[in-house]
Amino acid sequence: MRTHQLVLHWIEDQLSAGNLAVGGRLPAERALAEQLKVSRTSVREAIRILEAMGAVRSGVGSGPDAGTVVISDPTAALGSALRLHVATQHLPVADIVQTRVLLESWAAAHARRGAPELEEAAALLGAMDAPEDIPVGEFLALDVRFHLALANAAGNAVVSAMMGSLRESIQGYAAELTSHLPDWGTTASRLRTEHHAILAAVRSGDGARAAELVAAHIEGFYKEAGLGRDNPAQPGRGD
Amino acid sequence: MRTHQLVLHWIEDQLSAGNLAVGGRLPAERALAEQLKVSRTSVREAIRILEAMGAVRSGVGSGPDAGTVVISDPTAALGSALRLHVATQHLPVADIVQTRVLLESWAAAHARRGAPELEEAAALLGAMDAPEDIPVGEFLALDVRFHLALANAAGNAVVSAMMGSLRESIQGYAAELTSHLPDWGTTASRLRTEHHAILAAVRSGDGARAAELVAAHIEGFYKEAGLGRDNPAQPGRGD
DNA sequence: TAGGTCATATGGTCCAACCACATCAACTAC
DNA sequence: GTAGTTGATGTGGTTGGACCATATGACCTA
Repeated sequence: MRTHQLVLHWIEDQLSAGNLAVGGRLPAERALAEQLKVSRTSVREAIRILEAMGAVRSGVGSGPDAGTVVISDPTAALGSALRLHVATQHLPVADIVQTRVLLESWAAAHARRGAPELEEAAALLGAMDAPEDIPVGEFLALDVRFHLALANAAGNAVVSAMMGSLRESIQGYAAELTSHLPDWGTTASRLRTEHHAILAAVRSGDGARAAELVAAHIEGFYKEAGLGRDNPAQPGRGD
Repeated sequence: MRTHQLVLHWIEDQLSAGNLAVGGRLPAERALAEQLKVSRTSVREAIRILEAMGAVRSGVGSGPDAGTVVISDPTAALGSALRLHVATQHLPVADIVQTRVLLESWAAAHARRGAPELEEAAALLGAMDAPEDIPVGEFLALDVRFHLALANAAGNAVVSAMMGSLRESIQGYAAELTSHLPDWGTTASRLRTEHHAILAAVRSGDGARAAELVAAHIEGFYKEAGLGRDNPAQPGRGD
């Protein structure tokens, strides 16, 4: 067993045993190294891995933001991992989109009608509607938050994390796609209308219709933008 | 920007640009450190992160297995990340199971009838049937492979990777659950029957029925074993 | 020709030192 | 007494160098 894995297991055991919880602090690197009888280098390698997985956050200096504290950001971990494997071209973008459709339509179908996240989603739609000449980047940022809020309304943390990571992993790709659109204004207008229809379906408790609308919404965007035009990925069935 | 992130970005850029592909080799740690004008420590931290994400594999010595070569194992990355966050108790096991049901029933519904993976799945069922007193551990290992083969038959790499990682993240949990079963022999027999029914439905092209059977299969197992008995997670709807 | 031996290159580990940063306590000037 | 300055302390961030374990291949030697 390599040394940094020993440290990794020790920390994971502390988490599982409850000796370490979100918000808690790891011992200082030097102290932990001495405690586990390993070098500080190995401790740091383990911490870096945990950091990449969204399990800890490190800060220099003193005070509340300093030291290595336990957090829990599964989306970050999944997102960077997916992005990396998309870069190796072993995860086709079309498969990412297809999976996103699958997860998001499920979430729309199972969103709880009274979920507070739906209020947030409505507010986001309002922000997207108000100014007519909202910048593209800002529109897309609000769009991301709307879709995440919708997913969160289903109350499944794993689905939410996976959805966010899928979105994150192809964020750069999606941004480039928008530049290929023939007429952004028309597209944005259509997206707005579809958003309202989706939210209305969810709020009326018509899960099946909400799922259909979400699937059509996502697939329509990527189809219009030309998914796979200059990418080895083949368009998926998406259903 | 921290030094190891610089290395990380450099490598990711090489992957995206196609200068580095699966099977290719990274420069030696010392050479890469000199090339990027950073310390070997920082290079190693970056490589460790990539290793944890299933993007590279490192080996000592000389020859084909030595050095740092690019691989692509998204399942490893997602699996360890999920396992870690399950340990922090921010991802309820019930949500994991629910998500697995969601993905796996989709895969069953969309499996291609002529997919070669179905032949593999059939062979695995044969192995599970043959000896009457197959050890529990071996049965479960075959079970894992059967479900993965089924998922692969749908042809979506992302769904396959996520399914595998979900399974992996709660492997320890599932293993413990089996020990809570009142009568393993009866359960195993039922699982066998259900497996055959699932595969038959897929092969006959009845995707909807296959999806239903898979959902009932997974939910039934966890329900029988007592999901959430001594866990903060609440049983999910699973549909 | 067969066998052993050494050079070489790889990653794995450790150590010691230094830097950058943020807080807090002690001190000083007013 | 208060306000500002200064230094001590503890944190992660980075570096260079040293040494080890391993695996291969070239080179000797019997």
